[in-house]
Amino acid sequence: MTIRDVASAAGVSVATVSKVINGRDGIAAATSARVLGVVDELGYETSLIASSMRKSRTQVIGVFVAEFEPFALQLLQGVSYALRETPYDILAYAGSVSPGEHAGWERRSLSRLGGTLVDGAIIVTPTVTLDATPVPVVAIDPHSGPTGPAMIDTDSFGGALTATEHLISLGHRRIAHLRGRFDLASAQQREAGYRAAHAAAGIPVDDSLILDGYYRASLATSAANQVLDHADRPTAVFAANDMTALEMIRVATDRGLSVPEDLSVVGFDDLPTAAASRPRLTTIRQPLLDMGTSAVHMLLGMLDGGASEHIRMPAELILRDSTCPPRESA
Amino acid sequence: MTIRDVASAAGVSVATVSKVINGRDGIAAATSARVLGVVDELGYETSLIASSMRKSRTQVIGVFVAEFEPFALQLLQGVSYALRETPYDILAYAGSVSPGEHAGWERRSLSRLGGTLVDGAIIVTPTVTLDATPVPVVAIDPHSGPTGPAMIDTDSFGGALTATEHLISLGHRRIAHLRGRFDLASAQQREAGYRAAHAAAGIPVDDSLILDGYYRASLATSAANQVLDHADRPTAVFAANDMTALEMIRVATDRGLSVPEDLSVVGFDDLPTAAASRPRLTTIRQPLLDMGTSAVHMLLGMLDGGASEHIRMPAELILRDSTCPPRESA
DNA sequence: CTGTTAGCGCTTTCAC
DNA sequence: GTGAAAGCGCTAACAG
Repeated sequence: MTIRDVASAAGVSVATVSKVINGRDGIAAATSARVLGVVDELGYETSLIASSMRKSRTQVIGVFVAEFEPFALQLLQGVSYALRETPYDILAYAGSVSPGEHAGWERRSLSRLGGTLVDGAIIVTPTVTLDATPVPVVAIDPHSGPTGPAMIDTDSFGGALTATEHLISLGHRRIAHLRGRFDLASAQQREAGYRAAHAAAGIPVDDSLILDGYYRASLATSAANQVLDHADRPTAVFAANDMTALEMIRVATDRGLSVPEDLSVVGFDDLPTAAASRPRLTTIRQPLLDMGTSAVHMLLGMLDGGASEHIRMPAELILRDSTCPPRESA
Repeated sequence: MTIRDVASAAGVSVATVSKVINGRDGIAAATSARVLGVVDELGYETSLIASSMRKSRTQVIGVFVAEFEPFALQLLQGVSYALRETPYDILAYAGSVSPGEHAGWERRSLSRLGGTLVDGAIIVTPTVTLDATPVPVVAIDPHSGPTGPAMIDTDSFGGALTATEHLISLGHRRIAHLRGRFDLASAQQREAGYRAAHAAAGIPVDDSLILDGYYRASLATSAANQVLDHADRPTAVFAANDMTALEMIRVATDRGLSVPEDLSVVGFDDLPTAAASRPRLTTIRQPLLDMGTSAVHMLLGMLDGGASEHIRMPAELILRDSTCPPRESA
């Protein structure tokens, strides 16, 4: 079912069909009607692929992610919501990453789909700087190096500061930190916030309490165990995101510890699961849906010739049930 | 940055570059190495679009949805998980639907991307029967008419039966039903289960208590109000999915009613938000992640020449806090 | 072993 | 008003 089938069925040339479909003028009303009739009858839809090779605008926005996990999915939901009333389609793409070439997946996706298939792209947690992209790009929660101006992130430093202060104000003195993905700015800012809170309270930071969770539950298991195996076990942990916070709780609970009585835990993100877990997770909320819609608005603006900007969203402490004063301070 | 840039930089023809990139043999080791060097240096990535027009296999699986909402997103997460260790990329696509042409969006997506860009597709809640698809397709929670054999759904009838029996066993006699999208088989089966539970208990069904929620919160608001405005107000409601159950609770709460004391509510799906809401929603659990991974396995099997099948997942009652015995039965 | 050629489905000059 | 032809970036015969 190609444009040629339609052309021959309507007794015209493919060029004419193309013009009719794209609403170009210079076509007799009768011809146009006839072609449209055939299109309808045959259920023909122009191939996005083929047309994208000739046209510059496709009316498709790309969302590139490393993987469809809860964090990216929340953003995607926000993007989808913002694009509902626009004529844009959404194409979300997760390129499989061969082991070893994790870094730079977004450049690969962009080269493979950008320039032709999508008019603009939103990239979630890019790992490298994209220079000279084929289409406008806005980055969400980007890597740590120099980045293009179009980006959206959260006040990770402030959020981490608040989270840690909360734990300190509860009376905790030995607080572990499950660090995030080293290559992302957000992870570094959260560690900095954690350290700043300690400094402000005059509590020395024990570096052996800072462990890598990489923002992923499966990679945080070992760090979670190390926290609990520590000779001088901490009474609280600030995890750099909810997934690793939840993993920390799971590991602790499996060992017969109770959260928050034996161990207070605070996360970061406020994913839907944070409020659904038992105990409900105290966390720092990032407005992920808003970040998705903001990214869309910025991108649409850029597509319209507007300037790119850096938007930083506020982070807010959501008090729930996974923190309490430490036992020994009673 | 095209294959021609690479070719001229390496001093060979584009055909040679193509062969090197695709690992075809019949290329001198030296040439191959030189080309690969240039590719690496230039950061060239072959355009998925262009190559998909010539190749039959693209190593991309498409997931077509009407919109990226929580239900589809859970499935997508399952799909992504199942595809992690495979060489397949995932392309999730939501075509914008002009008002009035909602039905058949999946046919449009499939024509626009299928056959060339994706090797196979998973379609979430398709609205029409797809015959003669260009690539293998598996449908999740399909429409009500005759459907292809490759599909995955949940035991909606059994789940609805269980949900309604739960309400009846609590002592409820006037139970409203917020029906789902009429065109989907699941919605009809849930209504049937609701009716069957009444029949089994010898309770007549009051048809004025069956209202349309269309599976969407925004479309269920009016039905939720009607439930509460009913002259003989029901003491419980079984909503066909979680989103509308949550909307029912919101509307009731806004009116000063308390759930479950004044109104018991049970949903269907068990989305992450179901456990996160206050009160936590009692609901029928559909294993959405599993459904996503099962769809992948079935599709991969079909791509391998395997047969398509119909998999029906079990539905399970998850007791939480949004149901209790009715006031008057105390 | 390598290059030339054709063509995937479509849109776009440019003739007629 | 309409069609023929070129070409988007790439791959697959087929020559050389």
